[in-house]
Amino acid sequence: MIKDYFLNEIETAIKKAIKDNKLGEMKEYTRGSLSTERPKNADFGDFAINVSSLARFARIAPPLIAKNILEYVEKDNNEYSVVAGFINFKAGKTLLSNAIEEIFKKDTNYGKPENVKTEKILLEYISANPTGPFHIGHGRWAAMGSVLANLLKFYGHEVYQEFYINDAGSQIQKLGRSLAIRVRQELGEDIDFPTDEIERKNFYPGDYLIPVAKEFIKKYPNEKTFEPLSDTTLKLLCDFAKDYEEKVQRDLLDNFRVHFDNFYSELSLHKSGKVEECVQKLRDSGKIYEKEGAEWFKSSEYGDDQDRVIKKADGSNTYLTADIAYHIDKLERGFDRLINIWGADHHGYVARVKASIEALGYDPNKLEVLLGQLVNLVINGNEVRMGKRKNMVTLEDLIDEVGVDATRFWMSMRNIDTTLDFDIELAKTNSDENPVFYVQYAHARACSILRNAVEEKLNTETGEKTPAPMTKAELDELINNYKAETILPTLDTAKKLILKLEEYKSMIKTSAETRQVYTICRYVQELASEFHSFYNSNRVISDDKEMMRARLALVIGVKKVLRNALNILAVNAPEKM
RNA sequence: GCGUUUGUAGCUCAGUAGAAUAGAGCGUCGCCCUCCGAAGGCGAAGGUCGCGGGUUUGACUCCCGCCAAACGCACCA
Repeated sequence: MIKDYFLNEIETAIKKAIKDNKLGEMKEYTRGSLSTERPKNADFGDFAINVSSLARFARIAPPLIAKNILEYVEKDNNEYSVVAGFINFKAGKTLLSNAIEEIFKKDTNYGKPENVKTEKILLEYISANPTGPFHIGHGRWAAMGSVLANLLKFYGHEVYQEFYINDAGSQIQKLGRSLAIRVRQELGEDIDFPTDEIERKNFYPGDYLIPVAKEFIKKYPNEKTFEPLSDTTLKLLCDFAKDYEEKVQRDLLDNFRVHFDNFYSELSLHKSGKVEECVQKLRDSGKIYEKEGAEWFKSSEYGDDQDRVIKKADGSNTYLTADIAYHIDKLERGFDRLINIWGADHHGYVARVKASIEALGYDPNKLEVLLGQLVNLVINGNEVRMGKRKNMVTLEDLIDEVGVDATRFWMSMRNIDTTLDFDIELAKTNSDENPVFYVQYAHARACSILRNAVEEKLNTETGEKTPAPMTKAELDELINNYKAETILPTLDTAKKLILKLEEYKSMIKTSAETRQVYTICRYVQELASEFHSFYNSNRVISDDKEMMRARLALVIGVKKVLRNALNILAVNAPEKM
């Protein structure tokens, strides 16, 4: 990376300067103490290093420090300058042309970091109840989770994506009883869900169970014992509804380009005895006590703000109990790191799950929980609160409305810490107001230029054909045997674009290391913007063959980098729009 | 009351690790197609970085207090 090259040159020069006693009282320098930054004003340079922080060791003024360091720098064809305590740097033709060459050489692997520590990661996200369709909030975790998985894999990690199915709790009972009512309605009974608000909470009154009821009747035409509801019938209803909803969820995920390696059933965790095993281990190690008929886990000994019930007075488990077992199971499967994406409404759970991991002898730092703020829908400029019952817009509705590409992009484009305003109208527009189209348009435009480069042109008035600016073979030669010096003719007018293409590498690295996928969305918009700007001020196809080849190389570079980035986002990079 | 997160231009958001004039997009206003996709570009206006202290040579950034918003604070999942 250019900024690392620059930093390395300066650090090497500092060591040499110290040896010659040119940095006052400074006797040693440890690498990494300084860092590069982007000058606010581009006139200063492409990158800058502020050496003021060395002043207290050297005991001489920052400008003099900078000046003295500069005397030891191998400048090659790069430009260095000193302003106050800053050493400014402008990349020369070698670095810039090599940067473009690297895109051609590495192609789909361009930007993959080298010499980084990689891990075996289990990434858990969405993990919804199989009790109904996904809502918009799930869409954010789905998009961000799958993008993060793609990103971490590209970085070099081994990533295993898992969806935890909450198929064991009372929610499933609620689902089964709700289906019973829908079935009875379908069979002609005059019956409805309770109108009393509190009683109604024991049901899922949404319309989505109506088609499920119809299917149920087809499969079990002789099933009539709904009143009173027998245990066997209830189980039949529960299983049927659960399987049905799971299938609906999985089909939608598939369509949304979200692909899990495993769906982990909470029920299987209970059946395997792993839940009881964990509870017993906690009892054995004295981390459990009885109070008011329930068993409590001393999570407060491990940083939680209070102890938590792990066995209810009626002997059943809490949700936490299973979750503890689940996380222990993940660790026992040998993962170096567990990353969970949870809604911010679950933040209270982080401390207790970490506490349980520690109490059971594992390293709680292996668990990294990314808490995501929720999603607001904006329709015609008005915020629509995602209430649990009213105004419930499903993820499927949203995708039908705005498309997979726009939904994925919008759901990924904001910092996970901020609530996301999803503007449906904006996500649908085909103009620069919509960042997805803006970026896709840049890609399509690049493709279009490449098509024009090898196509003969027909003059509609005269009917004459002008030969293609270059042959297909010449274009292939340009791509397959790319030479670094190809772009030199356009270096001056395209520097910003080249630097932006080069920045892809550091963007990917920090994005993966900070788990912030929105930076990819931002980057892709910035690159598109630089490209549009370049396009407007530089004619690509022209009679000047060398200039044309230079600019075509950049167009190809932009196309490759945009495609790589969009691949990580799993958003289409269209050839035409 | 306690905890987590957020407060930056009219709107939606960036701002890496504390530094040189606070950055984008949208919106508003003005300009640019006989020429590769104008679904684009160029420019202008627009800011007491929620408020008040503190640390520092230097704070949007770190610390403390306050104000506002969202979400939690179950023997629910």
